[in-house]
Amino acid sequence: MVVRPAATTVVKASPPTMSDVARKAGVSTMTVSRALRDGASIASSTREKIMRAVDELGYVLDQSAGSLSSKRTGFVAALVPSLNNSNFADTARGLTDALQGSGLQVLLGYTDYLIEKEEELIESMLRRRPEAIVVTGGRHTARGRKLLENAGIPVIETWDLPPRPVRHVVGFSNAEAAEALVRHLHQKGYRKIGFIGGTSNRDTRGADRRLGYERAMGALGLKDTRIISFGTPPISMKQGGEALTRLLEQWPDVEAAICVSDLSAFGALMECRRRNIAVPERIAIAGFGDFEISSCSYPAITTVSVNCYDIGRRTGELLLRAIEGERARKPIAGETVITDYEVIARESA
Amino acid sequence: MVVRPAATTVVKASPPTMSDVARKAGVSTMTVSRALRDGASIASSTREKIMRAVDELGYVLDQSAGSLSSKRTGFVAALVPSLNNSNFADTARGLTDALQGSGLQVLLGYTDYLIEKEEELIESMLRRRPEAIVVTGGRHTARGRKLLENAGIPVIETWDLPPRPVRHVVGFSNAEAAEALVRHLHQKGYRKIGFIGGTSNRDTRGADRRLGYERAMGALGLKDTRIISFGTPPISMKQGGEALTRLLEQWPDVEAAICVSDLSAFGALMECRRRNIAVPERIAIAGFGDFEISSCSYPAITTVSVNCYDIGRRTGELLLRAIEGERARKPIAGETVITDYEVIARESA
DNA sequence: CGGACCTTTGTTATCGCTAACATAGCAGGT
DNA sequence: ACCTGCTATGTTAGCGATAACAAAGGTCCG
Repeated sequence: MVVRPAATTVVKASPPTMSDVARKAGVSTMTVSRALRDGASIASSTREKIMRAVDELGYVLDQSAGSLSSKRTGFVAALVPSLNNSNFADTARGLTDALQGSGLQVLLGYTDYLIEKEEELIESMLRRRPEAIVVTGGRHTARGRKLLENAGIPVIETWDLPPRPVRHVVGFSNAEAAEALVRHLHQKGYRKIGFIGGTSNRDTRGADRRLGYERAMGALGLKDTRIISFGTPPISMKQGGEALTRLLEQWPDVEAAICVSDLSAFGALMECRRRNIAVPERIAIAGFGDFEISSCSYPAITTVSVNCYDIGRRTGELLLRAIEGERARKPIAGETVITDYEVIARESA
Repeated sequence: MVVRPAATTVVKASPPTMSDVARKAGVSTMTVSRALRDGASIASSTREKIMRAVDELGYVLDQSAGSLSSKRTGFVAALVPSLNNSNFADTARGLTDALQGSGLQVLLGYTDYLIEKEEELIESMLRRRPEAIVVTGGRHTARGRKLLENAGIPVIETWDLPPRPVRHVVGFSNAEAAEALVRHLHQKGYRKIGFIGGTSNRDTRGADRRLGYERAMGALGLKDTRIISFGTPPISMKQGGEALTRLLEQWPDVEAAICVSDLSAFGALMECRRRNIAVPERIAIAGFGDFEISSCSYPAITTVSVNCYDIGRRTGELLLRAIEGERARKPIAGETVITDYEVIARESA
């Protein structure tokens, strides 16, 4: 066994801790802790001394230790169906932006449009003790819902207007938005309007849009609905193209197609170009979501803009207030923020 | 002061802890801890008893406390330039998928293509004590690089082949991939080939692709390079369209345009359709990244497929081995995994 | 010049869990 | 009956930070 001289630098395997910094700077750990946060009362000379020690040691604060003690993890959990080619990436971005500078960090999870996977994720997220949790949609498994209700933290459901919200909501009615789109087409003179969407109800928002389509058609006295269900949600561009082919085969008289998303609308549009079907003369095409592709494609695609980024941003703002309320032990009341949507008429319909 | 009867249920403000479960099940906290992990030796009758107590109390394990004690946070930090409309969303997805079932969770951060923001994020991520960190690209600020080097955890740089890697690498040479694309166009008979990209070097991979374009042109004896730099990276569809207009104005004789990404290529293509410029007869267009849009648009866009998802998946696999190595105190040697790319010839070039 | 009051720093006691070791109980071989 | 070796559980001591309180030293005022 080697005898080590007392006050000498010893090789440390593990990264430096706050005590190491404190010893080096000749202060207590509490003073180091204060120096590393702002707002604490500390002499500037002491702070400088500590910062020097921090730099020399390459010390990095260990938040997991800090949050155990302070009971603030600085996490916010957010569950989205997917981030690939989807509106939710914009929402996640808006949420992240809104939380900039608040010291909160977003923990993202993908549910793949499955509420069973959502349930699993809710549980694993709660183990991280987030200070709030954001979910997409208002449909959950029974146990998922219970977990949310008992989590003891603010819960925000987004992208929908659930009939019985867990607590807070930031969203809009997908059904109403689809209705508005149907009315727009009707106003433009289209009567034989079809709908293209995925096969299952896995994508709740897609199902709501189809519902809105059916409702609006009924309200306008157009009782012949023409619905093509094709592909597992989220329905891709390519699937949108195939669905259009089927729509035309099944109802050759169809005058317009509403697609569950802009991506499938784009696929449908390209299929038309490929087959030399004039859009909107022979068939009009409309999408949903106002993806960049819709404004940029030729012809540009008529769609419903839903302010994805804004949903995220406003979720973040609500969440900050809600967390503030929890911290001050004055929980805020459940709020429902309804975001705008807007039919954007372009060349395709 | 109210005297509370001893063994009676008392209203608890804070969520139940492991001790509460232990008391209820009549065991020690250690036994509860073991019951909640798999692989530990525990009698099934005891486990059931504990699980019942867990359910009744609605107990959720507190991982932040656990990781302080076990020194395993179960986090992996991943920094990507952006997730919106980008290849990186696929990479993030591949990474997440590869980590499924390993108990590791991805902590995502957006750098906005800025190495200064990356530096900031590296620091805030390290505070969470991730078990590994994944970054995009090989260019970092001096301090960012130092933080990575001293982090004491596996570091993986992706999407590039840095000349002097920090440790592990999973990527490909963007320059070479662009060269391959130039050669493809050359082989098809195109000689007056232009390049469309963003203005700054902010997007390192974009800059590399331009470099590859220049190198390949030189090697083929085509010394007249035609480069349009327009828009802050990442360059959008719309900007791709505008850039194409400029390209045609500045060099009316241009025969083909290579775009820094498929998104700008698509914008360029749509601009052509809008202006009735035949693609590829009058001008050929090629992109980069093999986004879904390229295979689906009409005409379909010639591009370089770079296996984005695979980069993420293989990063995840390497990372699991690296973390295993750290845990067993046998760090693995630095590895460089070179992923494939492939020129995909379609209709536009 | 003494006390009120502020600023700056230190002390102590957790936070909720798990590693490491200790121990009890039991089976099986001799 | 004794020892070996296993499984199932408990005990003790932290992990690295922060909350809450305590205390030291200075300023200011009547």
